[in-house]
Formats: sequence, structure tokens, C-alpha cells
Amino acid sequence: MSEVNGFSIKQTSEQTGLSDDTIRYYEKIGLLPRAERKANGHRVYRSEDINSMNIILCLKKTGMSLDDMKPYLHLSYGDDLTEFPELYRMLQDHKKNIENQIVELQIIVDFINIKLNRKNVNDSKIH
Amino acid sequence: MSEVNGFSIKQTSEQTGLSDDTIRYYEKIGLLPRAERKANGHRVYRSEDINSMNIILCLKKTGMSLDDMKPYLHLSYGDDLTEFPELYRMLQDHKKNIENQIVELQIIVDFINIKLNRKNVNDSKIH
DNA sequence: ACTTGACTTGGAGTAAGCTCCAAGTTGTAC
DNA sequence: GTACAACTTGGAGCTTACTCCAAGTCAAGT
Repeated sequence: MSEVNGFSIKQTSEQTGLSDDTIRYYEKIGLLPRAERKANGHRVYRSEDINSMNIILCLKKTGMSLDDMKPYLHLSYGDDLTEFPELYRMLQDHKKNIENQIVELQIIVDFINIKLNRKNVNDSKIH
Repeated sequence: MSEVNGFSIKQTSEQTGLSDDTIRYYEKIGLLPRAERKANGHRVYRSEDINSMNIILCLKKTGMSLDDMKPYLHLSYGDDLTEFPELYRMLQDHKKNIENQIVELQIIVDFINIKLNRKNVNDSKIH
């Protein structure tokens, strides 16, 4: 169970909250690189892989599709983002989107608060 | 084009940003009530309907499924939310979820800022 | 030797949310 | 009266993101 030997798919699933089927699916669609296999064919994961999965989970929460994540995940460790101006711009745009999402969500929270206090629904516009 | 005669599906589509197919689909699945028809069978929409669609769009942004929206949209104007304790609780829960979403998104924005400044990706955990 | 459990594979199935299509009707413009 | 645009309907098809399945392999335990 120590990291020197890597983690099984089940351990990885437990650590990330992704199901083992989902992890295999991410490999199948090329979102995760083909995992190393042990002699018996079983997948082995290391902390970098788990790190990648956490990044996937984070980007997913912001509404990014699995397909759009691929370019980010395919960058390797030391890569300088400024060498990929399109990616850099996409990430900036994505940040803007998230900031807008936050503003909109805040508006919706205010709206719900009004509903919860006025105790009815369907009677006002948000915009 | 004035509201007295209501809006066509196309006008409604333009006002809400939902495609006409999507509006018909929402009617088909019972998310929107069956729209009034003109003598020729064409759908007519009024500002309450457009209001409902805006509410749908807002709830959608917070990740609520179309199915979960139904009970809220089926409440009528004057209905007192406290008469529907389950709905009231669901709405409170939903607000909590959105507030959590906001916190998480803020963390991701911070993370992206680090990436944009450090100019590389894939090298740190968020949690 | 045999069972059990954790895995492997390719591929099928599922759910949500649209999106598109064909065939038909209606109303206006020329 | 004929072309055209804007609708109608039911139903098929599509995309995303899983989720499940059958059949097989392999290692460890009894």
C-alpha cells in the first residue's frame, strides 16, 4: 500500500472518489494516459495519476467537458504555459467564465433567500 | 408583437435564448405547461411563460436537473412555500449546494491564478 | 485442487438533454 | 393560385458521461 509500489485501481478509486469503471473509462477515451500494468496486467497508479484525477474533478466542477480538459492534462510537469498561447488564453477565458458563474450563483442565492422569506415562488424575474 | 397577443415560439426563443425545439421539448416532458394555441394551432406565450423559462435557465445554471425543477415550476403564483415543507427544505438544501459551489469555484479561480502566474500545469493539488 | 476476489477486456446499455427530421397545415405576398 | 415562411406533430437520432456485463486471467487462502 505504500507509494513505492503504486496503488491498485480500487485504492485509487477510494482516494479520488471516482469509480474504477470511470477511471478505466477516462483511460479508454484518452483523458488519462494508459496506466502502467503489473506483470499480471493490473493497472498501477502513482501520486501523479491521482493528482491528475483530482485536477479532472476540479475542472469538471466548473462545467468543463472531458474533451476540453485533454489539452491541459497532456501538458507535462515543467511545461511553460506561455509556450502554448491558445491554452493560456483558454485558461484565462475559463477563469472569466468561472468568475461569471460565481456572480450568477450569488444572484441566485439572493433570489432563493427572497423566496424563502416571501414564501412563494414563480413571481419575479431574476434579470 | 405586443404582449396582449402574446409571443410566438420564435419570439419567445429569441427572448429567452432557448431554441424553439427546446421550448417544445420542455412542454413535451411536462416542465412547462401545455402552451395555449391560436386557432391555427400555433403556440402562444405570455410574459409569465417567459418568466418560467428564465427561472428554468437560472436553476439549470446551478446544476439542478429538469426533473427536480418540476415541483417549483408547478407551484402557482400565490402559493405559500411553507405549505410545502419538502420543497422548502429542498430549496434550502439547494441554496447550501450553490454556496458550496461558490466556495469551490473560488478555490479553482485561485488555482488557475497560480497556474497563470507560475506558467505550468499539473504540479499541485487543490485540496 | 478449488474457491474466492480483484482484476482484465471489448462492447452493450443507460440517462439526460437536447436536436433533427418528415410530413402536414396555415397565413401572407406576389 | 402558387410559392414561401412559420409553424405543427410524433418520433428518431445524437452527445456526454458514465455504468454494467460476460467471459476470462491470475494470485492467495484453505
